[in-house]
Amino acid sequence: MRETSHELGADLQAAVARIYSRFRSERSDGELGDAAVGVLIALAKSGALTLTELSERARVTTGSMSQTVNRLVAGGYVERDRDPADGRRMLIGATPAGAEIAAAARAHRRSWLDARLAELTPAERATLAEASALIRRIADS
Amino acid sequence: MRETSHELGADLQAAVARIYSRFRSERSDGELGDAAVGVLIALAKSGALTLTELSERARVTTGSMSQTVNRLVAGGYVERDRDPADGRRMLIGATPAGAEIAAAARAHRRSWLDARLAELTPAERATLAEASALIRRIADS
DNA sequence: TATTGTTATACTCTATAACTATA
DNA sequence: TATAGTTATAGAGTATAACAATA
Repeated sequence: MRETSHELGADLQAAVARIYSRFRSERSDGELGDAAVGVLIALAKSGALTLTELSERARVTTGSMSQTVNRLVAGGYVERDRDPADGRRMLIGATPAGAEIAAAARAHRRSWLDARLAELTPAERATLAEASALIRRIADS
Repeated sequence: MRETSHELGADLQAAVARIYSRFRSERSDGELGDAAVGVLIALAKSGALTLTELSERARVTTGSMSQTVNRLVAGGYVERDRDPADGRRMLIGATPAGAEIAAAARAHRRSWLDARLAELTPAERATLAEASALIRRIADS
């Protein structure tokens, strides 16, 4: 198949939208939503981050992120601390409860997907691994 | 590379989340949101659909879809007509204005992605084409 | 002045539950 | 009774604009 579809953009977008919708419907009905769990996962990976850093990673405005952090603080999942080196900055860090939620959410979110991937052939999994890297590259370009 | 990453599930999910977030930030700020445009695109592909069909395709409840259709009706983008064959069913169809929005939204949503895909090698595009089909299969399984 | 962050307001999207109408 | 759809209510997520504090 040397000739790839001229509809690749449409196909890829449709596939992404479809599986993303599936992720949403498969997710556990915990007390926290997508954006809030995304913050906890970012903090688990990188340690404490400023509000601006969090908003850039999620590609939302600082106003939006500040409100997501408000919800997390209210639930006791993160703490805000003023940066001693720059009084304008707030460092947002996960509490033990928040770190626990992040680990559990990552495991649960992937259980459905991992089961599906196990049904594929090794070659198919290799294709998806290469595609994941390509998609990341495109998304971050 | 016979050994694919044991983190494939995490990698794939992260890649999908990342590009989906990018789609969102690249989308035009039209008057209609994602769900509403999704309905118009479904109607453009399939013609008039019932509320239940629309809600199943979007994987949302009929209550949610009814409200999305309300917004589309208010804007003049779709019409509700009672199914003559079954008085319980409503057939939702796009108006000319709705069909126009669907076509424009599809083209615009893809313009950023198509530009990125054009920068890839043919082999990379082939990988993404195969991966798209695999992702669709997983999402619909 | 520029940067960082917060809040008020408003909108989209979604779910649940109670409801009506038709089969 | 079962199916199809609507509405009321509530909550997450987001954006914009106005604002305060710090650099």
